[in-house]
Amino acid sequence: MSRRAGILEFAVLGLLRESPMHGYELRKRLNTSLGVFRAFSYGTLYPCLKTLVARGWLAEESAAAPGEPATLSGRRAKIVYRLTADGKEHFEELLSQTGPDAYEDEHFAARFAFFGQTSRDVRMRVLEGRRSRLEERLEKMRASLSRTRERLDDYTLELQRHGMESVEREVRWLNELIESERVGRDLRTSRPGDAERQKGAPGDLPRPGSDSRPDSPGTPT
Amino acid sequence: MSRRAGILEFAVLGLLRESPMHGYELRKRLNTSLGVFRAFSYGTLYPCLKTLVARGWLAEESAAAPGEPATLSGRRAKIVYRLTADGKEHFEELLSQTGPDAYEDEHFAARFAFFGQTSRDVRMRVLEGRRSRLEERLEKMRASLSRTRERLDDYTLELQRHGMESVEREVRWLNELIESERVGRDLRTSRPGDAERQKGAPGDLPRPGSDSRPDSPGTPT
DNA sequence: TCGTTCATGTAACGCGTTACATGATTGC
DNA sequence: GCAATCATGTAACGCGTTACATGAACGA
Repeated sequence: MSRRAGILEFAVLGLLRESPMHGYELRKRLNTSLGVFRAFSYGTLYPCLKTLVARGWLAEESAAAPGEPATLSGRRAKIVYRLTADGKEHFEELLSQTGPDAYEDEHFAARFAFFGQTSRDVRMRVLEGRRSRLEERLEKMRASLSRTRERLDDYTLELQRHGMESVEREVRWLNELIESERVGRDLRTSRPGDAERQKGAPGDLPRPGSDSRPDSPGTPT
Repeated sequence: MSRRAGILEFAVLGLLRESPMHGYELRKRLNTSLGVFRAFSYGTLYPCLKTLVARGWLAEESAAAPGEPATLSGRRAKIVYRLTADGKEHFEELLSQTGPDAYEDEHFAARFAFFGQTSRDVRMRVLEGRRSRLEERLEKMRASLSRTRERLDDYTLELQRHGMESVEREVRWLNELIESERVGRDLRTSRPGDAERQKGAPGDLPRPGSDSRPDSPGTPT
């Protein structure tokens, strides 16, 4: 139990849950669409896929011409990975876990990216956990800053100030998200066949945005 | 020549240049004062110190009672590390290097933390290099966003938007810093005895609205 | 046909952590 | 005298990268 998930494993399961894919495409999704926040190389991804297959969470399927088992002929076929029932169950379990790990920078970003498939109470717990994690951080920074204030040069100080402001900014962002969740907007979108929810409802994303400008993706934290 | 510095090595040399220290204290400085942006464990630090000694950049000195070589008796003494002349020279060389590595998240933060001992032209190059690195990043984010806009759910989109805003804020921060450097304020302070600079001057430290990463950032692409 | 992108993998290595093991010093 | 913190280290492992190796599909 609680198998020490790992961001890659988590993200792979999450992406494959949406639709089967082969490794190459998976990596692109990981690094662009989803993971502006994280880059993985093939040397990491492929071995990972293998172990997930070995554990029964993924199944490999050849994408060769129909009727061609592909493994039989000399041709090397694309391998399409699909989430098994076990894999789905496992991912669901991972989604529901809210241990302290989930509040770390990159882990949090990965969790957030799959909020569309996460229940509201778990979302709340993750957001609040993240927030208190950051608040602890701020505490420590403030303490350390007042302890050492006079001994640091201006550049070091500026660096610390800047870092602290970043954290504060993320806290404000979380506050808004938490408030949105609390108010009631449940915007688990994406799952195909879920599109019927009327879209004119007052209160889409906290960012009235989505439309603000045709350019705004980014890196978390 | 260009020995693949490594953040830890760099920071250790930089801190020891200010004053000799033993490992334990060094680690604290690394993780609090200096490194809100990075935490190192002893398992990393001590072996590193050894290799730096082996290369002749650091010298070990026992802090035992005077007259007591400490290594001779059974007592285990504190080991105080001091930068050698070679080490100083080496650090100076590292400081002056402005290769592409220096613009990566954590590497950049480490460089910035030692700006107090860096010449103005190098500071400029590092700041500008960092900025263009971030601008490339923004380019990619925008491209990827407009390519995939319709296929992402709101949470993923929000994550990207937030990340991008963070990068944009850091760019603004850098703009202000660069402008300050250009205008001429040379604020390599710190070393005691520099406190007299009047503080009302129009244009002290830029108080930019900023953002960046205090630690464990998303290191994309 | 030739270069680019798609596609899959492996081996060696880098950098760092955790957990463990040990002992000295300080303050109550 | 006992706990907390200071202080130093090692071994095993985790997680990821780079560089290498291979080959198919596609478009100009």
